[in-house]
Amino acid sequence: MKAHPARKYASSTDVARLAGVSQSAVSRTFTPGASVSAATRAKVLQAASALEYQPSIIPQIMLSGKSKLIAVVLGGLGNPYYAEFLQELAQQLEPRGYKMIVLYAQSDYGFEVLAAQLASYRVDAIISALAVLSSTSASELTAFKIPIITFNSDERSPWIVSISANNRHASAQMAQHLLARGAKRFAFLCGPVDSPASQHRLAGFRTALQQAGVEQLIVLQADHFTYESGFETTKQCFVEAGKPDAIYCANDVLAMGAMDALRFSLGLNVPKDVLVAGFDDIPEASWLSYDLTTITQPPVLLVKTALRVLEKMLAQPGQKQLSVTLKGELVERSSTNRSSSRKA
Amino acid sequence: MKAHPARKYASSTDVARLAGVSQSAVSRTFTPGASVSAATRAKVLQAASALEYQPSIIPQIMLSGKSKLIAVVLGGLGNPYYAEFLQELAQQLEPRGYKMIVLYAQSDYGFEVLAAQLASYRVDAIISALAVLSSTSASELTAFKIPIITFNSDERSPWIVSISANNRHASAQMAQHLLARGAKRFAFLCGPVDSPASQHRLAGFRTALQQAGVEQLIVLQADHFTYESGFETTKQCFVEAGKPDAIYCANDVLAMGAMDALRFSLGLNVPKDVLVAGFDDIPEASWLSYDLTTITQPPVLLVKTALRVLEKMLAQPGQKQLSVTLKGELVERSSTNRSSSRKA
DNA sequence: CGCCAAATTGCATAGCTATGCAATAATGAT
DNA sequence: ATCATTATTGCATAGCTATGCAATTTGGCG
Repeated sequence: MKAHPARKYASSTDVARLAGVSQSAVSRTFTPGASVSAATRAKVLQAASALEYQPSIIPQIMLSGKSKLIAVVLGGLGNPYYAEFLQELAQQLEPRGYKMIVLYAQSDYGFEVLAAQLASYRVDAIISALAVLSSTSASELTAFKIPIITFNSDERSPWIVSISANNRHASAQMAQHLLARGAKRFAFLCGPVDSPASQHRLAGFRTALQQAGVEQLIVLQADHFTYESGFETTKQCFVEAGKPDAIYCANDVLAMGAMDALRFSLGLNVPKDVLVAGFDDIPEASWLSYDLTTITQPPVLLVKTALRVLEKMLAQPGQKQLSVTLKGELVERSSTNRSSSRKA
Repeated sequence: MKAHPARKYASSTDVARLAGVSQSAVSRTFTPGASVSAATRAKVLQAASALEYQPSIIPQIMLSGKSKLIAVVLGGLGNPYYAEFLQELAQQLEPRGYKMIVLYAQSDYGFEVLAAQLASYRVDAIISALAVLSSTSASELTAFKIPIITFNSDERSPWIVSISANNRHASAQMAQHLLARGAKRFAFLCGPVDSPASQHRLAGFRTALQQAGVEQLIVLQADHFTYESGFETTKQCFVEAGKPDAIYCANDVLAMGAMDALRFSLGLNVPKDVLVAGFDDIPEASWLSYDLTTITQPPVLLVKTALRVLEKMLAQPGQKQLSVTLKGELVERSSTNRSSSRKA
């Protein structure tokens, strides 16, 4: 018993031979707008169909230097927001003829080799959704002069553009919201220390509280942006933190961990005993068992903005682009509303 | 003000010129195991570094026919299991030197053009995580003779291998578990009609119930594998379905929707009034507000199996491979345990 | 039928790397 | 010092498509 021979794609020359025309004719048949007579076109199409010919994009990449590939680097720390983002990105990239190469980077260890690999595929751009992108990593990525788009990062260069949520302003809004809901003792549940997003959210929250005359703010420190980390941190630190009556969390997954720690480990009621809020508005935030007040950052808008910037960068390589700040909006749900009874 | 010139990668010839050696020498320096003297190597590396040379993989693809690219097709219906799966896939593919091209397919509309695009990038294989893959789509994909791996699909051909959970057996176990927990009136919350996974789970569940002497099984029909669909279906059909006291759902997201409908719309208690179970064991299933009994299907194992099969397919193209069934295990949590008090 | 413009077709080439083969250099043995 | 052996190097080429340019055909029209 013999295995089939390895798959061998038919080339345009093969098709040309079968159709009795030149290779150019084949190429033109598959190039929109090129000059081919109807008769030739028909012969070519028939031969192509018989050989199951599919033009390769590879030689084009070699000639043009454009691969139509975008690398997407994810952190994969289990934040569902990434999944939404990725899907939206795919949908908006598709009509523009781009394909995504998706990579996961644990931390930013090994970025040098990562950048090299991406360069070897000649990707047209890199979109990084990492929560943390160190300066050294950024400079490694920038060495090949590939346009890079990051989120909530502080890095800037002609090759790196950052798109950020309006973390400070939205967090200030959240402070006011919690104050209006009668909170007195505030806590902020922070993500990893080196996450700029987390820092900015804390800063905005703290400043707004101070302006309202609240000096005391307890900062809890979670190690990762995960449910488990939110749960454990809250469970272990809530009491010694002085039992705050409102916890604002650096993102939604943390908030959900915090909520469950309050409910099932500390025996408290949300929102009756403690108000809880998050950031991101992941789908799970609207699940009724959590029904979490949070800051929404629509992936559609985020991706649309990212691609607008990206197109500029591709059109004018090396030209310095302005960083962009998106407006986030507060979504009020029952996790911060003592009087509301849940309805459906 | 002038924009920088468009990025132009240095070629091996450029490096060779600068280093005063032949292009071959450059290539050999970057080819492990090739014959280069230490002196030449040093000169090349220095020149390469000066020019920021990174060998392109594109000409290799052209010569070898292998792109080291794997296409991953996702359904993107908001099932968090996909995210886990994708991440695990990335991690196991990385050390083997493969990169992933990720695509989302809404339904299986437009598969023909999708297959063509993937073929034009000369992807080495396609991994489809679509819940639904129609026969026509499959045959379109198979036209280019690219190895395809699907999950929970009934399609078979030398180019398509399916990896399935042991849906029937696991569902039978679930039936026994629910019986043991004292359930009397059973319901199954079905996913989209054309999903084989959903059908098999229903079949296994029903058969096991019948063998235990339970003839009555209410089947609820959700339109999509989503929280919202699970919620709405349960809300609208629970009463007229005769108020079952146990609902087994085709997957976890459906189950969570069902739970919240029972709790917040119908005012019932889970597990006191109704037992609820799901399938997949997504991370959210262990979040304490749900704490859902389910069938686990570790992504690590799933991906490991998929890649083992894939390697065989790549080694022996066109050789018929056996489909694989994985064992799923029941994870018991409090959503089916009336007596347990939640602890943390 | 003849001529000009327009459409179509074919030829030749660029783009970049890995590798077989032949040529050259280095090494080691005697 | 001479020769045999091994290591290194360079040359030339395959792999496939899009496209500028020149050559050819077609079509229109007087």
